Amino acid sequence: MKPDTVYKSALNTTLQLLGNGEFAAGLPSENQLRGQIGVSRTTVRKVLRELTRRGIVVQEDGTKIPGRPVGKDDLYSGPETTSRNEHVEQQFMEWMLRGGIKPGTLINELELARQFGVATNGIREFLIRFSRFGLVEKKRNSGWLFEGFTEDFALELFEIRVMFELRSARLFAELPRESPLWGRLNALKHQHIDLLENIEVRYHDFSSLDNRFHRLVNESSPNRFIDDFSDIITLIFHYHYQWNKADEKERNTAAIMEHLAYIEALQSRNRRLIASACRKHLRSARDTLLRSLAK
Amino acid sequence: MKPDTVYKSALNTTLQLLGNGEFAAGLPSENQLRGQIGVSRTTVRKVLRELTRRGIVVQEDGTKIPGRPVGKDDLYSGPETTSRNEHVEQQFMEWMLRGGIKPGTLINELELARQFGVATNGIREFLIRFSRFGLVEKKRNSGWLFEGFTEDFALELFEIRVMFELRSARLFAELPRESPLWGRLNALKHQHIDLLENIEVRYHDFSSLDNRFHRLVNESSPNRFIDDFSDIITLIFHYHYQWNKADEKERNTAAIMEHLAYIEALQSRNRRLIASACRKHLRSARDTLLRSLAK
DNA sequence: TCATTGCTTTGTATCGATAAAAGACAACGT
DNA sequence: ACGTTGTCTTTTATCGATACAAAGCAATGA
Repeated sequence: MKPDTVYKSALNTTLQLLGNGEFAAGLPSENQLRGQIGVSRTTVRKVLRELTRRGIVVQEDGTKIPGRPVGKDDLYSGPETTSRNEHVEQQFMEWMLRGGIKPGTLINELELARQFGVATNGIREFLIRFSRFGLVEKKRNSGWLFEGFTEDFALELFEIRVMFELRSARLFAELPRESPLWGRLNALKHQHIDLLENIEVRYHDFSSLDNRFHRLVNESSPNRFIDDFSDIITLIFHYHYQWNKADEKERNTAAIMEHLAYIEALQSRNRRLIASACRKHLRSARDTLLRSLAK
Repeated sequence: MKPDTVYKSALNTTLQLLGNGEFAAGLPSENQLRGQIGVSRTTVRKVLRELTRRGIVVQEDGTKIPGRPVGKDDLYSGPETTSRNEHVEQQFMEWMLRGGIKPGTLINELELARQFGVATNGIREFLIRFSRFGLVEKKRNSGWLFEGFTEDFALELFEIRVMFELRSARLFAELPRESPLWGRLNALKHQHIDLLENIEVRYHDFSSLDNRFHRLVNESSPNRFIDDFSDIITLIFHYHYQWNKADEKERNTAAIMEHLAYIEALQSRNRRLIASACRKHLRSARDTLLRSLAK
């Protein structure tokens, strides 16, 4: 009843390590391998048994060494290695964003369960988890309401985002000179500059850089509630970037410039400058999002 | 498999309405009753069938009228009328607060399921829902970690609370004179004064007043993320009040005075005064909470 | 025509079972 | 003594089944 996705992805990981030639001199002990791939020894043993059966690993007087080379066919495919939860999340986001679901729609657990090929339980657990993003809401003694990704949602989201970011930016500027975060900020600055130089081909790398930058600012003074909120931002932007490709290069170029101004403001440690650069960037991020919703 | 708690609590509600003499002239239609008690007609019919069987309602040429008087024994008991979810929540809070569970403890779904008399599924769903409060966290491919109600938790909570409350208070002061919220604020002010006069006997009514006051301030300009956060505050204070009874009267008296100062500041519409009264009140609320944690 | 009640279909809340994975214990060799 | 592997026990992830409740449809009567 429980799928063996953990085992399958562990096997894939092991094959990759073998392919990299890491174990040419012989395989490590079960426990060491366990640590490397982050699963239990039970699973490691299962993987090793299977690899031995396939001849990819062979036993030679007491120790295990690599056997025949690894082929493409030895790997398990994507869907086989993702758990039900991840599966449901992807399918749900797809359903929500591409399905043109209108705000106010009632969500039917049974229907989604059939559509996604899981038990209703799985849908329910996902929705409970997902409800913290504020896009769906449980109706008492009844189903779920899809509240939708509306303009109001975006405005409320950004109101909070501005508050949190201004707070973190202010605290960042107060960090002592010797804080390692300054070094990391500078490294990020150079990554921005590099990206800007190759913007023609690498413009979609911005998404990840954006995420790392804003999380770094928050690290100045961690707060679990702000971190939780950042997860919402990350989710929204992750799927929004996939969905809205119009003018991506131009938008990202502008955003990089804003980030650079913001970074320099942080480095100046001038509160006024920081607040203004931060506000300016967030305002244009908000407007971009709103514009893509209006369509 | 699904318990009939909805039916049982609907039956209790109907008995209460009957007891109040509301239906002395004859019962309303199924649909009207449905609206009054907030369940489906299916459930209403089930209730009526049972009440008729017991002779509490009798059929008289076409219409239904009250029959024999309602006795104590006709009511279903508390546990029979609460859903699994509510049950689990109460038991979990009890387990957490009175059980002296240390931060860092691993939570065992199976054990809790046995202890609370539900299927593991129920525990899991509860924990997923509860995790948004930041007190428990899921470990990948393994159990749940109880993070605990620590000093850090309280400090981080209050940092956000201050930000949100200052924002809402500022917006409250900007409401137009004719906003109905001013009237409601004034009504709450008088409730505070009344409570203060009878503080000796009614001091534990403050908890609910406190909650209503802070929610009113937030209503000045609703934001779903702030509302979500308020749920955390409510939960924490709800259980904290039950748990820490020391000096309750004194603490509440002081808090009422602070509220009154805060309300008057709002009514003055003076930003400085508002910010200072708000800060002062939240600082003492935070200190009270911290002091009770230290013990 | 529309509210009322009777009946049917659909959907939700909950349980129990089971395979997979994690974790604990035992035995062994060095 | 301790790291290694072999074996057993506990816990988690997931499914399917089922009683209860909601929602839809039909018939009836004022």
